[in-house]
Amino acid sequence: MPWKGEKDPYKIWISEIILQQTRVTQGLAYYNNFIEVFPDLKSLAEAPNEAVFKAWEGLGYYSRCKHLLFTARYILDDLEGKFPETYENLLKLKGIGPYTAAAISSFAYGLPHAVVDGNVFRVLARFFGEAIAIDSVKGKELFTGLANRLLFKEDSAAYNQALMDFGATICKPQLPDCFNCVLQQECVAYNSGLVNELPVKEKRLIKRKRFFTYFIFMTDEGVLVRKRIDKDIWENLYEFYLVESSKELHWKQKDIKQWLNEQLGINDFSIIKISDPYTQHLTHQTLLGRFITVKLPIVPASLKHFLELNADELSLVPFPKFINRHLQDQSFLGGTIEKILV
DNA sequence: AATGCGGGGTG
DNA sequence: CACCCAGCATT
Repeated sequence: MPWKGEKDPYKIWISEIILQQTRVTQGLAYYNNFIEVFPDLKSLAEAPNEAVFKAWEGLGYYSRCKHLLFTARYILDDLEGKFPETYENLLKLKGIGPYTAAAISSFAYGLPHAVVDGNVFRVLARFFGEAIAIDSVKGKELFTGLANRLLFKEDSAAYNQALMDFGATICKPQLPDCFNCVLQQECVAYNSGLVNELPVKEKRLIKRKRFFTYFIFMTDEGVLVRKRIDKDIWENLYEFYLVESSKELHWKQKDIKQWLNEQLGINDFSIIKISDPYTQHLTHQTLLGRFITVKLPIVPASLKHFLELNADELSLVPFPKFINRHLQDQSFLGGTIEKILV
């Protein structure tokens, strides 16, 4: 991996933010592209918001990107472009918590701070047969203390890297490779048959369903979009005109006509297409929705606050996967939008 | 302490 | 389908 052995705190930082709750295999391509487009702190800090979010598009957890950009500008403007060099000062930065502060501390500066990520929780919980919940305050304290006592301080970078690699390749969440594990003899979980019971989590995930109908309003000039700014999923990403409902809606021609008339004052339109349903699973929600493409002769007053983007401009703004999947299906991107518009 | 934030891989 | 991933901010 390109970040292994890396000493540049900027690059370490980028890699660690990308890898938060994200598999190495998923984050790798984003990291390489990100470093190519924004090779140093200054280039990131001075980049336009949309360019940075575009580089993050599809990766998820977009607040990471927001905080990354905020922190880049903060370091450049208020810290004279100098990256903090202690755990405590790193921890003060937006988007950097205990894990990332420890990671940058050890990888970039060789400081004696143990990383405690999902891998470390799992390895320690199994090896010591510790059943305290890893998502409780007590559990986090216990494992963080344990990890720091175990830390090989003479080379914290190698130790931290090794423990995470071990968790990712041998002591995996499912089907761990205990047969080939060098710690098998001393592993409490293995010797008591509790490998599959550890680590313990106490919180259960509750998923709610949301129903989206997107109206893709097209004019001769382009497509109407807006930026999502609410404290909700996909903050800072773009979308079309959205109708959200508490249950699935089965739009008929009549319903569409009525909605456009009553809600938006639109009477002159033509319905191009009603898509098949799309679903997407997020951490706490399941999304179900359709896209209704509508051609308008003019932009109505009720939609004046939307941006009217042509195909080129459309490719520059970040969309959630849910929308991009449909755009791909429709070949909106890549120049064919003109055909649809004609 | 509890909640919510994406998207993808795995079994 | 359930679970998890080089976590964190917000309330």
